[in-house]
Amino acid sequence: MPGALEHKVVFSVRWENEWLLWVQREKNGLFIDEENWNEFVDDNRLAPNDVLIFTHEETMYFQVQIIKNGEKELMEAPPEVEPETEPLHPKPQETKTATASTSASASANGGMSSRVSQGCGNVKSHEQYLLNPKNAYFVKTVGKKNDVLYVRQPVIKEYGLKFGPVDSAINYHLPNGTEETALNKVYTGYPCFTGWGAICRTHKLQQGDTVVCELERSGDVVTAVRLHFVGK
DNA sequence: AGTTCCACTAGTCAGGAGGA
DNA sequence: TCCTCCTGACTAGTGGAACT
Repeated sequence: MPGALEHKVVFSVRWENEWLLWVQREKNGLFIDEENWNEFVDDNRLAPNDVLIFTHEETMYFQVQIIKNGEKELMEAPPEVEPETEPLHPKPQETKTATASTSASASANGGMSSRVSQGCGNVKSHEQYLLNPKNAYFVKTVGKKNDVLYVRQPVIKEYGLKFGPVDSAINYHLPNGTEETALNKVYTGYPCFTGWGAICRTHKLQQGDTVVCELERSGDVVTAVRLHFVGK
């Protein structure tokens, strides 16, 4: 089914809730990333020995039957967990109780929240810093030595990022409204931006500080990094 | 089927070289 | 002397093979 499952897929269950899950391609096929899939698992209280039947109904749309313990099909939303019971994968409250009309969009946001963080914390909490929530971003924890700002492979794959040629210019947009110009580099095969060390010094960033790096693009090519200093 | 070991990959950091 | 660039070593994580 070439093209039928690219980018995103809607999973619809018997009680008409829907989940929009983002699909990525690799050489062996398509996959849904762990965070997206965990959200679906949590929302439906899936457990070992549950059986799922996926029926492809139309382009990018699956009907999902959930058979608890392989015995009895779930025809309505699973009961909420007891208050003292921790979900397998904690997530924001709003998608748990979303109605059929809102859950797809809520889960779509959940899908977008599958963004990759570099080394810390609550992804949702970092999104609040973004100037444009649709922008690609990653979270950088300031390390011992900060000469260049690396962009990790998962981030690149997640957003399909492209970079300008080596030594082409890139801008840092700083929280105080100023800009710093830097260069695109590739060290040991990994894209990175120079000038990071100077920014860390100028703004007195210390080891362990967190910076949300919002990537601004022209097409898919990263042209600027907007920095949001979060602190520790 | 489960566990352990090993190889490979990706990411971080130390340190040397060179320029201002 | 300080700062930046760049390389290479080290480490952690992951997947597959081998073993029990």
